[in-house]
Amino acid sequence: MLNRRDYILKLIIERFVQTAQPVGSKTLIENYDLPFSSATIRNEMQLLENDGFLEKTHTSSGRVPSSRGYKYYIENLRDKKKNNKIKFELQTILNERTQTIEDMLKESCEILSEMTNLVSLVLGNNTSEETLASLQMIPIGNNSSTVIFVTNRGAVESKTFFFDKNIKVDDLEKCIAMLNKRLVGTSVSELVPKMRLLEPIIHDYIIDGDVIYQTILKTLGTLANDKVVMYGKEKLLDQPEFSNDPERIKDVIDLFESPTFFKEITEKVQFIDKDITVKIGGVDERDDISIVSAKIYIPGVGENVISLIGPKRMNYDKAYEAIETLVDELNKKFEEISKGDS
Amino acid sequence: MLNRRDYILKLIIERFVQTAQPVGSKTLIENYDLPFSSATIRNEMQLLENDGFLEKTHTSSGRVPSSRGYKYYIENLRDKKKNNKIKFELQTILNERTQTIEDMLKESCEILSEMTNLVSLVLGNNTSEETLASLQMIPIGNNSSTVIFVTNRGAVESKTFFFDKNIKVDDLEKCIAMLNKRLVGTSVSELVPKMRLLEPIIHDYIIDGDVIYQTILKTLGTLANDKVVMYGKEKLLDQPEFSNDPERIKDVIDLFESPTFFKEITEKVQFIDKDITVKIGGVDERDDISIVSAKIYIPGVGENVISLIGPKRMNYDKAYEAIETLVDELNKKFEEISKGDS
DNA sequence: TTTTAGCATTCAAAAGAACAGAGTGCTAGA
DNA sequence: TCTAGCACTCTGTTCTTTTGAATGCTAAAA
Repeated sequence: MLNRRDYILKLIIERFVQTAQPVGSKTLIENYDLPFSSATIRNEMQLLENDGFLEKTHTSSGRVPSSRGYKYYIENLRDKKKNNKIKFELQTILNERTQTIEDMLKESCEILSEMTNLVSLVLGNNTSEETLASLQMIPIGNNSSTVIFVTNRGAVESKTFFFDKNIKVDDLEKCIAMLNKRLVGTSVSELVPKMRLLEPIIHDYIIDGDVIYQTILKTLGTLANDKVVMYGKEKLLDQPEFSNDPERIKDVIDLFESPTFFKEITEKVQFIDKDITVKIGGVDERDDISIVSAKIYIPGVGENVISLIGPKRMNYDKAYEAIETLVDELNKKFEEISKGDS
Repeated sequence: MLNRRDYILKLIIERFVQTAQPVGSKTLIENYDLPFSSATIRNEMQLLENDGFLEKTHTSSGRVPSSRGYKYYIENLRDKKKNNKIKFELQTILNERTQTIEDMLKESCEILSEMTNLVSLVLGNNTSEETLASLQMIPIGNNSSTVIFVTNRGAVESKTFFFDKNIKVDDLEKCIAMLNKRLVGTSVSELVPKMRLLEPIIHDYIIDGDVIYQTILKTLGTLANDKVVMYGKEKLLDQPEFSNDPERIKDVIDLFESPTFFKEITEKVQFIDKDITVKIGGVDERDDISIVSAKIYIPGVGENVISLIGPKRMNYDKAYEAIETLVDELNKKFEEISKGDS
């Protein structure tokens, strides 16, 4: 069904994905016994190169897929048959009734990472709809205390601080209760300015309330940060394109720490299909890393982005399918729960 | 005051710490203009090697300090003059009155890491005295909820879970209130068995209480885990003994993830002085990494271990002094707070 | 017109050779 | 007891050679 040129391109990409070595005409016939000669393949390769689907690393090297080649592969050439193993594994995880959202995402991502050999990532972004749901204080020892903030999306932040002996725990509790009453329901981004306005009132409750005020102010600020979790970082470092070069290993580690990297994921992706996006190379000014990602909506919690990150030479086929399956299964699960028929 | 042999050992160690290159007799003469010849140094080196303080990497290489050499250096040869810069920086941080414990430790460690070029680590260990201080529930959306556990040491754990539509939020809240009443004060290690006993009671509150029961049970288990935070991981990866060899970089990364690694820190250290311990090489079956660590007691929160981790060829001098200063300053700070005269 | 066999050519990577340099140990004399 | 001098050792660098996988092109075969 595929014409000869497409078929050769498909083989080259799949071979390169597997071996990480440039693919030559001879290698191809030796490994796939094709009904034509190496010379024919050479001719086709030349045409594929002219069209920008393949590249050479040097004049007498084999061919390597270009970004355009990968894109064409994903859109037209990849196998779309479902691998039921991923689906089965995910269902097993998700059908445990006693799962928390944290565990569901964690275990799903770990499975995805394991089965695709890619890094998986969950990015929980702050929407403007996130508000403070609760502010509480738990006394710790004689003159220290833990304050806990919870949002209506289930995000939790806590800090422990010391206070002066001459502050009465009673006053402190009343003060926190007051703040709780006044701040609950405030959107996360509005918390800091609102807290500023409340400063004078704090001093009505506690003579020397500055420590308390500053502590709460600081902690409220961190509530607004996006949360990021990654699984299987070592998968990327183990890829041959990185594992042999200390410089590149360091680069990848830096990348994982860099905040711009995560923004890139949700912003500059090249849209492909449904809610799944693929970005081939060009991640954070690097051309050797690709990302497949999808948005999922968790009822009550909000929108999260789940991504698989790997070398540009990743198995897009498998990655795409894995993400697709995860999104399907999660949505199915959440729908089930919302209907209350579990 | 130092005899010649000790003086030469000191120079060799300091030179090696600085350059990461084996030190030869000629290099020593050229860089430190000494009142004797290279031949004399060679003779002394031979004796130092016989005594096990120095080693050779191959027959015609310069000398490298052995573990024993480092130990001798730390105990007898190092400069004990205080570097006031570290002290000053730490005091600046710790004297901000509005600091939380988390921020105090975080910022102190970041400074230590920056000034010593080593990885810093805080290990908060669970004592048997840690008990549950609070168990609460915050509803999130229609049929999901976040449960929050807080211990009397300020440790917080939270999980978000879905529940069936036919469960009334009211019942759930009553159930959590009941659990809160019964579990608060229980030691962390006793929580899981105690929760098991409470299972039947949960079903009195909620018809289908299994999800809730299992969720809480699981989360209680994680409360008992030790908490670990590291700062400046890249410092170790940048050291020349690691940065050139991809295999060793990977090893170090694995080490940072390995749980046995952290246990080792608190357990198998070689005691040196006061509350500060130094382990030279032999960390987690590796001979190229050393650790300087100290226990600190935070009133109300308990005992924590703070460590500096680096290559065996670290500046023990500086590391020791940094940890010592940190412990002193933190203790001073905590004492001040306990007395309430801040 | 399309395919293939054959061949000269290209280039990277591996293997080998030569050499410089930093070091040691030992001996004999100051 | 110290030091100058020298033979020897070993690593790491640089330069050269060899090998092998690949290409592009041409001419003949299908």
